[in-house]
Amino acid sequence: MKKKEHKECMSALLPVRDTLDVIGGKWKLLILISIWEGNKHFREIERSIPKLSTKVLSKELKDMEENQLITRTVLNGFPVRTEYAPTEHSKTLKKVILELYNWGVNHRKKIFT
Amino acid sequence: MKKKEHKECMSALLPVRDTLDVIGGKWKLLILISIWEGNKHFREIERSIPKLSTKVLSKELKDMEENQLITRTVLNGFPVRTEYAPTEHSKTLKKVILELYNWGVNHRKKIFT
DNA sequence: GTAACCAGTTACCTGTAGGTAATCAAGAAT
DNA sequence: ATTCTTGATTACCTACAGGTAACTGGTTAC
Repeated sequence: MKKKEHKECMSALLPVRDTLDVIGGKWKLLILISIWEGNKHFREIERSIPKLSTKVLSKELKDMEENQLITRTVLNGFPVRTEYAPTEHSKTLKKVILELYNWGVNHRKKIFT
Repeated sequence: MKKKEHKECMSALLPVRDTLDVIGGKWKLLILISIWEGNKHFREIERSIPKLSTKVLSKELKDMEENQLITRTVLNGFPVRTEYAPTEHSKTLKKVILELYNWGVNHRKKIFT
């Protein structure tokens, strides 16, 4: 798990921040969804998300592997292929994302009275 | 509502991003909780959150007012006092935050096997 | 009169997420 | 042979969130 200087008081917020770290950022959700949708290979994922660069994808995939949202398997064969697959743990995020979605939809209604 | 260049495909994620914008960032949740706990005045909120600067607090309060999470009332009297109060809308966030918390707690269990 | 309180604003600086582009190795295709 | 693919890594750069600190303007207390 990434250490992000969580030294504040309000330690009850630490798990909230952890979750926000896992799904926050510009690309993490897009990448996760791409993999959920069945994209398995590096270039495949990259191509499925316009404007995503290899550098960022590479970094995010490492993060997501550390966070046990995906598994990375190098297939011994030529050409070397790497397979990314979503974990069961990652799927528990769907409920959270749905909550965020529902609140967002309702929020838009509020804001644009 | 803040426009943050949400030009991507995957428009179903837009409401999710909206929500993340509203509760993301280093201070937003802390400030919201402080106000939920009953802190009403600028300096009161500022003092309740160590290391929070007036500049950042000022900016975040404006954001939160725009997002209808709080109301700002200037009391006509001397010294001028400003009162910040949480809206009902803000309270609908509690469920979302609870989901984030629960997932975060479970995530920690997973990661520190 | 000066020190401290309120509610901020302004100018300047820093750290980091993310963007751009080149490069690597190794095999396949033309 | 030289270009294309796959899966990345590296160096460099930029934009913006957030940090630091000084300052404003009005009020009250010592």
